[in-house]
Amino acid sequence: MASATTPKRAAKDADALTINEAAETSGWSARMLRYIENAGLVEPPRSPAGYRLYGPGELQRLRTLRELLNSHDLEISNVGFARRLRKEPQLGHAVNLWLDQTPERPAEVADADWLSWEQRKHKKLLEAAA
Amino acid sequence: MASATTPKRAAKDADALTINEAAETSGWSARMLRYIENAGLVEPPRSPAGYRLYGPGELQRLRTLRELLNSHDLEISNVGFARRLRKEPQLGHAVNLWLDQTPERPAEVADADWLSWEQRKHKKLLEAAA
DNA sequence: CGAACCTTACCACGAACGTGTCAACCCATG
DNA sequence: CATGGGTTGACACGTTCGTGGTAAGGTTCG
Repeated sequence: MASATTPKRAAKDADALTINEAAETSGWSARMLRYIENAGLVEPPRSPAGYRLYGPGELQRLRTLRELLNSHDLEISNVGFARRLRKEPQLGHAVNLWLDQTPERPAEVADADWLSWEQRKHKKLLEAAA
Repeated sequence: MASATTPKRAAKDADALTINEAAETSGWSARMLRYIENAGLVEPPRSPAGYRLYGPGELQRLRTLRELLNSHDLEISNVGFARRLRKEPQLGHAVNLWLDQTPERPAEVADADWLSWEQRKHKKLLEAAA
């Protein structure tokens, strides 16, 4: 009763697609899926033989990634960098400090207390580190 | 008693250097200073004739920018992007949401409570926006 | 006025990014 | 075991980034 309807790849991981299937349903090319993977953005688990297994979570992230990129004007490497900023707190911290040092050109300050918030973060961090 | 010791550019803005002078004292080439400017990282005011005027503040930021870049492994465009993340809260927010959606690979979680902190930020933001 | 310096606008050029494609080799399954 | 698909690695190609250079034209000032 194990092998029946599904021709390829029987009930192995239930809803896990291989790279080409994931490519079709996500809109990215297989090539891009591999590229996105080594950019660290979507890293699917592997089957024992080394096949990439895209589950619902991965597929979701692939779709939202696409939206994210073309709704704002981003590139994959940008998201990769944003990720790096989060994984390396010291980096994010250093960058934010430098940016704080730059007098904001009196443009339209949208969300008033955002900046001051970010800045308080540094103070806290410094005190904690000292 | 106005014109005396200083040969070029008399006591105009006191301590404001022209681009080549700034280049020498900052270590960047004049070309790069222009590049950095239209990357939005250091934008010196202009004389009425359109000459860039680098004051102590700009010079400081140019030096620290250099340190920032080669201490961590950054490029100018990266800092430019970080800047964009701050100036466009909606963008920064969208990116952070997407990253939150990515299950952090159980690597070495350095500063334990950093991530959770960043995530609380979103919650607060969402609640505030709702 | 003329020399020295600034400005913008290009051309160049190697490195990296975003993609495609092809080769060589491993897996799964009828 | 043969065929279809997966895997990595490499070549290719158009773009953008980081730099340098050079040309054409304003400024400053001796």
